[in-house]
Order: sequence, then C-alpha cells, then structure tokens
Amino acid sequence: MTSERYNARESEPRWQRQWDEKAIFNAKNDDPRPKYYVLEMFPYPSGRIHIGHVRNYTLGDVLARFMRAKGFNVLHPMGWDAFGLPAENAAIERKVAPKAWTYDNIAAMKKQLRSIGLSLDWSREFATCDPSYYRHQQKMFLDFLRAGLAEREKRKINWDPVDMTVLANEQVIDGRGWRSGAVVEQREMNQWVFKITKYSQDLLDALDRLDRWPDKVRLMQRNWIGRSEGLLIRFGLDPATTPEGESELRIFTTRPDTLFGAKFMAIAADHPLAQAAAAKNPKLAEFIAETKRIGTAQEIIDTAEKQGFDTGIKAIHPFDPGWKLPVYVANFVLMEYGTGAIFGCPAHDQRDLDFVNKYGLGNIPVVCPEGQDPTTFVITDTAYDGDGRMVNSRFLDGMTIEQAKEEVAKRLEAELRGNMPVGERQVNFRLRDWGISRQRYWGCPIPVIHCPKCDVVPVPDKDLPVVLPEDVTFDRPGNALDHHPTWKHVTCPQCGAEAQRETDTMDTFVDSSWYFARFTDPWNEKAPTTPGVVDRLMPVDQYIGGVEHAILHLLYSRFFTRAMKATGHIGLDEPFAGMFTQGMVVHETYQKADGSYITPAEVKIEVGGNGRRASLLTTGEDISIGPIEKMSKSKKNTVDPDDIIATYGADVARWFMLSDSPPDRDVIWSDERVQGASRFVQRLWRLVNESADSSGAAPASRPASFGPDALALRKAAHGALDKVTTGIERLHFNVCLAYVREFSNALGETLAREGQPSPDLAWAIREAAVILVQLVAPMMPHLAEECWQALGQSGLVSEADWPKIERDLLVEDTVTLVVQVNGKKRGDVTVPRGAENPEIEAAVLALDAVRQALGGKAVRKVIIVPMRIVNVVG
RNA sequence: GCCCCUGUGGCGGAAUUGGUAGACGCGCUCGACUCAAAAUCGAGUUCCGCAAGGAGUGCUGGUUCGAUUCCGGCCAGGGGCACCA
Repeated sequence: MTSERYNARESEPRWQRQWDEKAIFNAKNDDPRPKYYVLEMFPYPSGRIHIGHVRNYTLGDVLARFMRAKGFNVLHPMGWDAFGLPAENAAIERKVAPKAWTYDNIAAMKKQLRSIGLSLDWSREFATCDPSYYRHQQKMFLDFLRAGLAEREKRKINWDPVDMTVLANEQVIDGRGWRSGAVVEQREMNQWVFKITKYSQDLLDALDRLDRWPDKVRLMQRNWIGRSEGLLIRFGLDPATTPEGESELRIFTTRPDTLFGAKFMAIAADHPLAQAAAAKNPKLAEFIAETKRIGTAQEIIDTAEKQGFDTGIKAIHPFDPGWKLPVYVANFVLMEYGTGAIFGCPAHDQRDLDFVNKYGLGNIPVVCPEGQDPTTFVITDTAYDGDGRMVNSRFLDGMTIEQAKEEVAKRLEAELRGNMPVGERQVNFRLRDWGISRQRYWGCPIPVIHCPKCDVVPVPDKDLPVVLPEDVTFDRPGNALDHHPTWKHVTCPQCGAEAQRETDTMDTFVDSSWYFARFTDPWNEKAPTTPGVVDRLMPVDQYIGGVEHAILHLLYSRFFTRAMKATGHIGLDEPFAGMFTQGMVVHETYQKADGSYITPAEVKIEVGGNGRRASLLTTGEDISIGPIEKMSKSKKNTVDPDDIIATYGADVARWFMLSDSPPDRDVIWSDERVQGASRFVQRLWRLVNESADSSGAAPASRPASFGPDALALRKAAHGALDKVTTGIERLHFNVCLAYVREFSNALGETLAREGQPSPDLAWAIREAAVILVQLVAPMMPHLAEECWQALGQSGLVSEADWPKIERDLLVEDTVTLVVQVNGKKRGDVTVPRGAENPEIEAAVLALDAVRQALGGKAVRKVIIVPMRIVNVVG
C-alpha cells in the first residue's frame, strides 16, 4: 500500500512531457471519425496569464478530453491575438520593439499555459502578428474590396485623443475609449469600412437558428442590430419660408399612426436643411455650432437638456396642405440614425412632450386608452405610449394603433409628390458599418496604395504580404508607420507614378474574426483556408469565452464568416454552432484602516464562532474584509496562477475552478475551498491505491455473478458514469464533480469494510477504481494518469476510450415511492418494479402513517405518479 | 427610461417535463488517533421545539392532489442598451 502523498509538482511536468512526446492531442485533417471543434477565445499576449484564463481553458479542456475519449477527432487549438496597442505602449515606455515584446510574452505565456496541462494541439499555433497569418487577411481584404464588402468612406468617426486612433462605435463605452478611457471626440476622416450592414437582416434572422447560444447573447446582438420597421415620409416645405433649393423634408417614423398629433418637426444640427437655413441666420448658425461643440463629449450629451431652435421653416402636413408645422433644429436628433429628422408627437413621446412644454407648442392626444373618455383625456407632463384607439385623427378615428399605421402607410404610398410617393415603408437598423482603419503601427497593414492619378489602388496579390517595417521609432505621438522615413513611399502598381502606401492598419478585431477558420489548416501558405478542410472542421462546435465579447467579437466574426463565404473562402455562414459564456473569477477584497488595499497573500484569515476575522500577516493589525469583486490590480484581490500551481498543482486549480459554481456564473476564489480541492486530490490518490491493493486478487475475467456488496458498488459506478456523462455534455461541470465525489465516497465505504474482499467484490472494486479515474481524467488529467498507472492499466488514460455504461445496472428491481397525504410527506413504500396501480394503492393505504394522517377521513382520490410519488387525497 | 437575468441553510450551490427541498463541497461542533499539532477517520449541522410536531426556496396573491419549478403584482441585486425617431 502506498502511504505517500501525491506529489503534483513532480508528477505534472512528467505527464505533460509524455503527452507532448506522443503528440496525442494533435488533430488530423484526414481523420475519418466525426470531428469536434472546441475553441476558447485566444488570449492577447500581455505577458502573463491570469486566473480567468485558467478557468476559460479548463472548461474547454474538460470538453476536449471528454469528446476525445468519446471517439471524436477533436480539434482544440491555441494561438495568439497578438496585434494591439499594449505592444506599442511597451515600446514607448520600455524602449523595446513591439515584435520582440510580443514574442517574448508569447513564450512566457505558452510556458504558463503548458503548466495547466491542457490538451491543446500546439502544432497549429500561430500569432496574428505573423506575416504568415496577416498576409491572408490582406488577401481577404482585397477580395472584400472587389466584392463591395469593403469601402472607403468619409465618415464622422470617434477619435480617441489619448490612443490617437479611431474607434468603432462598439469600442466607445459611455463616451470613452474602451481601452484608454479618454473622452472620445467626433472627427471627419477617410475610413475603410466593412459593409456589415449588408448583412443586418441576415445576422438578425440567423440568431433564431443559433439554438446552442445563450439567449442573453442573442438578445444583446438583436438589440445591437436594432431593427425597426416604420415609414419614410416626405414632408413638403412651405416655399415662402424655405431656403432656395430645398423643397422637402424626409423623416423616418415607427409611429405613423400618430401623424395627426404632430406639433413640430425636428432636424439634426448637421442636417443639410439646417445648414441651408443657418446660412441666412447667424443665431441659428451659432446654435448649430454650440450643439456640435457639445456633441463632441458624449457625457455632456447624456446630461444635456433638450434644446431646439426654430428655423422659421414650415413643413406641410401630408394629409392637410393647410396644416403648417414649425421645423426646429434639435440637439437630440442624430444625423446618423434614420434620415436625421423626425416629426414630434408630444402626446405620445416623452422626449417630444418635454420639448413642446419647454417651447410652448402644446399637444393633442391621438391615442386614447381603452375605457377612457376621449373628451376628458388630457396629456400634461407624462406622455402616453400605451395601447388604445385613435382619436382626434379624422379618418383614423376608432382604429387600433396597428390599423392606423397600416392605413397611413397605404394612403401615403399611394399619394405622389413629383413622381415620388409621399410615404414609403422602410426598415431601419441601428447597426453601422464597421470602420476598421486604425492609425497605429502594430496592426495588419491595409494593402492599398494611394496614387495621385489612379486614386486607390489595391496592392497586387503577388506583392502580398505588405509587411510591417521593424525599424520604427516611437519618439513622438501618432502612427509610427506614418512616420517611417521610407516605408510608405512607393510607386503606383498601375501607372508607376510616385504614390503612397496606406499607413492605417486594421482594427485588431479583424484579426480575431477569422482565426478559428485558420486553425483548420494553418500550414496553407497559398490561401487563408483550404476548401476541403475548412468546411469539414468548421463550424466550431463549442466556443467558450467571456460575455464581454457578446457583441463585438461575436458579431464581427459572424459577419466576417459571411464575407468569407461570399468571396469563396468558406462554405458556411455561422462560425460558432455552440457558444458558452463563462463567468468571472472574483475574490474578496481586503483593506487596511487607512483604506489601502492588501493582497490576499498578505492577509491571515481566522474563523471563529463569531465569523471570519482578517489580520495582516506581518504586523497582526486588523484588516477589514470588503465586498467580493472582479479580480483587479487596483483592488489587489488577484491570485497568480503560477503561485497556485506551484503550491497546489494544476489539477487542484482545475478541480477548484470546476467545482464550486456553475461555469456561466462568477466563481469566488476562496483559499479554504482550494484546500478542499487539494484534500480531494490526496483522498482520490489514497482511494485508488487502496483499491489497487484490495483488488490484487481479482479474477482476470469478469465473474459470472456478483454478491450484494459488489452489485451495490457496480451500481454506484455506472450510476456515476451515467450522470457525469450527461453532465459534461451539458457543461454542468459543478454537478459532475458532486457525482464524482459521491461515487468516491461509495468506493471509500466499500474499501473501509473489514476483511479481504471476495473475488467478485475485488473485481468490482477494480472496475470502480478504473471508472473513477476515467471520470476524473478530463478534470484532473495528471492525477488521473498517475492513478491509471497505479491501477496497472496500459497506455495513457488521456488516450483511453470513455467507459461503457451498463444500463442494466441503472435499473432497480424495486421502486421506493414517496407517500404523501394531501401533499404532505407521510412515509414511503417500496414495491416491485412494474407493480400495478391497485397493488400500490393497497400497499399505501395499509400504511399506519397514512391512516393516522387521514384521521378517519374517507379517501377521495389516490394519485400515483409512476416511479416517483403517491398522493392520497382525503 | 427601455430590455434581460438572478434571488434556495452560516457560505458556494443541487433538485428530469411541476413530484422526498437542501445532493456534493466549504465552514462549524463533538468524538477517535496523537505527548501535541497537522493529516486522517467517525458523528452532527435549514429554522423553531426536550420531544411529538410544525414552518420553510426574496415578499404577496393565484393555478394544481402537489409549486424552488407555471401565472399575476411587488421588493432586492446584477447585466445590456439608450436622446434610436
């Protein structure tokens, strides 16, 4: 018997080397078995992995190892999202080249990742900053350009003044840059965009079919795409009040039913009509300028009061030529959405109501709630946006909102001004095209050349890749690529004239929008993907990552895959068949009396009768235990994966990550519980060794029959196997671990019995131990290998087939039914499996507890739920 | 403001399609082993009650033989979006 403790520090690197040498985790592209593609979001090589990575990759690894055991050709690759600003910041702060810094970080992180014991196919590893990757990205950019999926546009863009770069709308959070946190300014610039809006409807519709995605993520994407159905209406303008050359005002509305409640029109400050009117009205021009100035800081917009300025222009109501509506420039109307103009119906829109109340324009209710007398229905401070019947609306009166919308649309579609219908049904999306130009050095160069004669000229395929120069300096702010003395100066590929390279690089979200496809054949030097391969290994069956990428990365990837399909690089639309968003790792915070934060390592926790106390290890002074928060450097509540692995081993870290919380919820890092995981590792090691000892005399072949002890153990083993199997398939890892522990307790109890086991029990113990080790193998692979060896099993457990469930063992001969009287539990009754209802009823009614609970009352009804419960109603 | 999610012991959390609430673990209490500690093993641990028994899944109504689960209304916490027409 082994009394030695399991030594993870010695064991783990040994097994990692063995897996490595045998290359057992490498997927083959010509493997005939069904494939299973597990992917965790690849990391940015910041230099160190954090505990969140450990959780992310452990979740994926359990699935990968499980599916491999189930006989799938598992693709489980890893790479590096290696372009991005931190490398440039490091270059500025530490005078190291971005490339060297990045690759050093990759080497360091790879070493750390290996220490977790992940079953990754490292043969497919790549970094997105490598020309062998981004050359294909440049190729696809040119393909997109030819297909009309990439365009150059003069656009109002979000400028981050700290990072000195453009940000996509998605990257502006609360008016600030997502990375720098600086207040974002609006500027006009030439921009490369990807035409994601061409797929707005498709990206929306396909969400319904992504049934293995979290509802939450689908909903977020739905909202982000923001489809709204409505009516485009061309309002005529009163010529007497209108600047030369302007004759109509186009608005978009989702509420055409409220047209008779209109009190004003409002247009954006940068609407052409506003500009035209401002030409003759200095005060208006001043108002517009003011609005735009405020418009640069999102924070102020959010808190700004609704303001307007009467242009003097009058619009004509489409149903009544005599009805004139004042046209205001308003600070709450955006040029970017719809047509940059609205009609205001104050009675049924709070914002419009606030506006008219400020400028004294009044309101007329046109929708009256059911049961309310229309003649007394008045709106003062609160707009009514509920359901009801149309009132004060001429031919619409009495209709429902839906009927009125339809009627207005029908009439305005039929009415012509000039040759154009006055109304036109339209669908609007909130989604904007994806601006990808970044004024940065450390990114994928956009492969075009600006020629003074030929304009924008794509770099010819034969000249790809356009490689980043390495001799760059970061001595002044802005784009180091643009500052390079020679790189941008080239001749035009078409006419040979002196020309300039595009010095903008691509948003790093482009890099991560197709890496999953590249993993299918990263060795292909000629093309981004290989036709026969990519469609066999894609889509990703299970993608795992943080919910923070629910919109940006996932939506971009869905678009990019469609664009790749349109340009012949892939055969499918949706890259991720299954998506899982894992929770964060959080930790308590600790603060000294002066409010400064203390790291967990510096704190001693004592648990007494009156709760937990914390004190400083060094001085013993009292420390207050603060709220549980996301791990962050500023709160100092982080734990270092290296420390954890050095102290406890990777298996303990993995087991802990899986054990406490469901994977989609936050998990609280707690030292006590990590120690609990550590205890289980030792317990399992003892249990397996004891099993090996007590089953030494087991017969080589399966006994013909089993005694009650052996049978009970076998039932426990196969029961656990069954539950863990379905648990892993559903990603309910925390529950799986509970079943594993339950089963290990059962094995422990069997082993604790006195005396030498009989041959059949010895055989059952061996079987149980083997199954236990296999159940644990996806979660704690190193320990499992060690145990596998201790049990004398051949080969590696990482290569073993998943055990076969003997379903006969899951079926009991007798069934214990809970007995209730009037819904309250009063006992139970055990009957033979397949007993008939009258038989059960008789047995139940014969119970003393039942008779007592009935207290002499007659039985009105007996409800029997097969295999579960009997309820006697008295 | 709009949309969504989540509320179960001291704690993390279990609980097929409505069918024994609290699996499993952490912590705690008591005991065994030990000179002692650690480790390990055993017993207990939702609340009230000596017990019999009763109450109990945020609160409150409802549907049902039966509700943590379904429906209505509140309350609390978390997340997403936002002058979006």
